[in-house]
Amino acid sequence: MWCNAAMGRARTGAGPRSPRSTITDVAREAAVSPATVSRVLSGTKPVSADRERRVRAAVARLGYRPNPAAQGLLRGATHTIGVVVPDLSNPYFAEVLKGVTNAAEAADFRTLVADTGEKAGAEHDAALELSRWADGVVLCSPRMSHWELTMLADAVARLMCVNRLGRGEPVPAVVVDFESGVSSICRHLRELGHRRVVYLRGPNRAWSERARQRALRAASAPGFEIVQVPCGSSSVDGHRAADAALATRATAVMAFSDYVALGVLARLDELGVSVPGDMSLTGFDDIAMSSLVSPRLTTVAVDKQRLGRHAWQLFAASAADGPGGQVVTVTPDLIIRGSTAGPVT
Amino acid sequence: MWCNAAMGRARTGAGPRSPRSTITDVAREAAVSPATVSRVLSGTKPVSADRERRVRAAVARLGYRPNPAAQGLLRGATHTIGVVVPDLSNPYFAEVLKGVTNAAEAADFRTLVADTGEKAGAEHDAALELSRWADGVVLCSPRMSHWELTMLADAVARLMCVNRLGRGEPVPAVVVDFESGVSSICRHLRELGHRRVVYLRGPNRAWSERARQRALRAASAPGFEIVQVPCGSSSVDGHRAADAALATRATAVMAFSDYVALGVLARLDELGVSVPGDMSLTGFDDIAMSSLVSPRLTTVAVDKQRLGRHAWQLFAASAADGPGGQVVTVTPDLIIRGSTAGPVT
DNA sequence: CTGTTAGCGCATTCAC
DNA sequence: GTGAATGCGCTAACAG
Repeated sequence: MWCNAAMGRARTGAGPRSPRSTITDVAREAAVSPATVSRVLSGTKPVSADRERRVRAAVARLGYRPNPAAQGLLRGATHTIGVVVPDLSNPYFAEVLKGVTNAAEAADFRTLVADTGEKAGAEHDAALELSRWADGVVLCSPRMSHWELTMLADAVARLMCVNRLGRGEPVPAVVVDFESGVSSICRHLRELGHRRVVYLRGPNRAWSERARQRALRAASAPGFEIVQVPCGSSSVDGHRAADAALATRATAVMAFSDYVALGVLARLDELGVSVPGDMSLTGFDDIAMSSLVSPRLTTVAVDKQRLGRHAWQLFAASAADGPGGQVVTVTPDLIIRGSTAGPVT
Repeated sequence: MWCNAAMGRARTGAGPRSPRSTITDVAREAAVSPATVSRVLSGTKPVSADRERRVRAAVARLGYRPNPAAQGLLRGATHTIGVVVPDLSNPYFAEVLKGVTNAAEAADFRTLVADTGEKAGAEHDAALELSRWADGVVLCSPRMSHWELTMLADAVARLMCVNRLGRGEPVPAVVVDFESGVSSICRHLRELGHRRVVYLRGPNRAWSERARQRALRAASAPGFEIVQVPCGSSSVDGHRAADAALATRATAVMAFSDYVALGVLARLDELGVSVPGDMSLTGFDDIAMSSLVSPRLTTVAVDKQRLGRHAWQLFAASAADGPGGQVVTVTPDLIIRGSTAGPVT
């Protein structure tokens, strides 16, 4: 439905503020040299009060703002950080991105974003592409192979990961302590009396999934059986996998994440399965929605924006070829809410 | 909690792929002139098969990729589009951003994002800042004043709005037909027999809120009373405003958006108010969560990613100082689900 | 303090 | 076809 709002784009206002004025224009306008203009703007070298005033006036009059591409070319840095996420629709990644963006903004950096649509194969190229522009690249929960990550670390100077640890490659990373989180959930469920629970698996290629597996293996015991069902990372996946979970005759469902758990909850509701009456349910991450649904979700709280901020700090710390692969571990807290209870016996 | 993953960042792999090679390096390596390298890469002018092979080999060997800042400087365009959103935590904006990003990516454009944290005062500067880098800027639901928008349109060559129409300024925009959507909801509620409903207001400065007000005024009639309560645009706002809504003794709550409605729903649940038994509830936008909660939300479906794609198209169409302020209107569809029913009498 | 010079990496003229 | 020269806008060296 196209309408035309008439009126060709006419400059409305007063200023003959041309599309883009250069430093030379300003210099001419202020009757000084370009270098002086640059000095005034950057404040690096002292300039006489008189000239400074003229320059500032000219800058204001022309609406001049330096061309960052030119500055970047000269400095060899663009003041830009890139972020690669698997899926912006996932509130988890949206929050991490927000964390990076806010931190970057505070440091006068721009944020470039790429959404790979959960396609592991696209991550490597997206990161490489962003790295051309950006001074550094943050990889959020990359699903790429170990080998690809190694290649990438080789090609991208300042690469950071969120929720992904390499094996050998010293890529700075901020990771959630998934093992601790999953252990807490298992302990909670076991203490409630559950003896057989089902775990809905996340993406196989996600490092965080492998970390969860380790915790699951450790928690699994004769009196506490954990069966697994493939699922995915979105609420749609959870919705789909709920039936299979039910079929396992477990008394509790541990979802890969809150986002997944919400899908499960919806499906259980459709099926008339009461939570936590007939079935307990847990998530992971504590996204905003989890405390808005009924029953509120028992989960493990991760400060997602904080992950983004940490990633930024790793970037900042990596300046000047810093100390190399630092790892920040964030320990999440179990939040017991209404979606878990003892099993019916 | 800082650990150190040891091992300084050592180049792992084979390639002596230096941090960054220039076109000159490639030229030297291939024993040709920089111009030839450029021609091979851009494919603009024919090059002898032999030289082409040598150049490609050198490019691969050095892992050369042209510096976009330099290209941008030369071409006067950066192949980058900027997006300003009020809040990335809001699933609505995350989706719009995703729409822009995906469309941009397909056209080999990067996406720069700025989150203004719902601070109307920050929008103007954020957009201006992004415009230095980007070839165009998309403003999502800007809350800025008319005057600021006018200024901005004057300063930013290719400015697009989502969900905001100016008055005079011919800023290309893609907008949801809020009046139609709100009318549908009102009609639905009236047909169910509601005679007194409460509307939870969004941000006063949002254009979409003013559009809703127009529809509300039109729908209001002797037999259909609409009272209003200030609220906001987030689920937290909705949660907070629910009590006031209840106090109006209306039989239905129309929330500004789904995101708000989810907060309301949570609060009503806490209060033991049954939906739709004791109170009907409607949203706007149809975000993913709305069909996952119980009861599923009656709302008006907007294709958010499509808004982003349209914004991209407006950008693409604005090339070469196109036809000026185009307006695309997207008409949303009423989706009747479980959160609405007739009032108890 | 200030102006002039040079060059960041690249694509695009020109000559050959 | 190809290479040498020019300049995008800016700042860091240099002179003065």
